[in-house]
Amino acid sequence: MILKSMDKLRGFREFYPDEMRSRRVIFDASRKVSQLFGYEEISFPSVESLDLFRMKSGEEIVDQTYSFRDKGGREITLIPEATPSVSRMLAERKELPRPVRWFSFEKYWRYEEPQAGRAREFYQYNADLFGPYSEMADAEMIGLAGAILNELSLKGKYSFRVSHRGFIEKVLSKLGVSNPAAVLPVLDRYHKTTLETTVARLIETGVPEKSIDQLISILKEGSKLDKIEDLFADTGIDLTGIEEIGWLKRVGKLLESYSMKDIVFDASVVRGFTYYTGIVFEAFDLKGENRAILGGGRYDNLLSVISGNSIPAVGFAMGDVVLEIVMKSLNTWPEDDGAFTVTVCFTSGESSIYALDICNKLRKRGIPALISPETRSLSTQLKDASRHRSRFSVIVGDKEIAQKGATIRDMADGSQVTFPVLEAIKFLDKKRNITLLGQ
RNA sequence: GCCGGGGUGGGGUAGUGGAUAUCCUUGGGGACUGUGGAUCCCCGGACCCGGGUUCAAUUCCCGGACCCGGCCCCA
Repeated sequence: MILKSMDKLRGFREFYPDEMRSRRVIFDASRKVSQLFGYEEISFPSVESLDLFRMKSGEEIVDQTYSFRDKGGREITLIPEATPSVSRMLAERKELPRPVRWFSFEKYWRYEEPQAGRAREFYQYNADLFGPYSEMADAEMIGLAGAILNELSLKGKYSFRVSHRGFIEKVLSKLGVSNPAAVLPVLDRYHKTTLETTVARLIETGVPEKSIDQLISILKEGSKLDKIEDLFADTGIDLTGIEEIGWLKRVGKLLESYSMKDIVFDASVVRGFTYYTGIVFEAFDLKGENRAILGGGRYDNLLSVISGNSIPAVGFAMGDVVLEIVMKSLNTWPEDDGAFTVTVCFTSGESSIYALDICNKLRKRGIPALISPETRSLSTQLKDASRHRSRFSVIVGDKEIAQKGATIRDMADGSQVTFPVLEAIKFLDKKRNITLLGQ
């Protein structure tokens, strides 16, 4: 019985070796693709001054962070997201040649009620591109996100939904809204609430009644990114002077080169962060059963808030919690059997040194090798080898010592061959390489 | 912060207002002193916590924490 005080905290997870192996596959896939795109990995503190997050959000965020006072009375918090930290890192190194391409895979914390797709501590992949203010940059970021999902065996199983903060705000202005920022959260909730509620809240937030139908029809339909004008044509909303529409169409065009064709314009994609200024995007599983797998956008003003130095930026983040749910539901969550290992078994206390010597030779050769730390029956050692899923066992005893050899047992079929020690090691090395290539 | 549901060994379960709490599995050991996965044997391990009702609570009632899901919020 475990003491109550030893229970892990609510909303926190722990990962045993098999679970950690699966997660490692996710990390590695993300790293691999990031590097293909020229992104370099960074890391930063897990604890920061609460002010770093107040700067861009507001006081209500305090309730949603793991924040507290340290022994010096400072208000600090476990970081809930990457962007402020990454932005500061960039601001601190003004000499860095741009564009700067960075990614990270860190832990984050949010003090919320745990539920499906949400934990209080989670891993989140984050990528940012600093410097360029261009459609190419936006497309690269979405393209990178898509390439990572593809690498995770999700190709054809997700959809991207895109919107644009500046665009939406201008459209809202055309519709007679005086404070577009107040309307954004209502758009965000469109798919999660009833039409009546949405209409009521739109009126509440200052959308003129005569414009409600136009706005709803845009929210309802959505469109392919290149057909976005058609969507508005039916509504009678005049798009002249809104240059962002060209931007969105060009991003859509560029994404074709990334083999991403069916990008959807969706006015309900808002993203909660207030710092987004341009394009915003999210990726969902095709059934739309889950929260967004990833999300991001352009934030051109955040750097000037932090450093006083204006640098355009676009980025996105992908948490491991929703990703795991989506991948498991699509049977693409990696379930491997672990690494190739060899267990060295010995038949007596006298042969243990001989066995240990072989074990260490294997390790020097780069072959993961285990040996029983206790003198136990061969039967038990083989049982352990089997349970630890060793692909081969090496068995040594008086017979092998006499001929300076080692017996190799294939754990899959029980076949055995005795080689001279060096030959045995070479044999296992070859088998290991075949296994590695087979993966 | 709010709402709904849930709880018996590590996992899965049976059962009960009263006696040594059932079974499977997992774990440890052995039968098997040079051969794993089978079989058999032995061992370890549980009624979430607190209060109430009662002669007696794992069982009924209340509260709390926790787990699952939803709301709020979502950075």
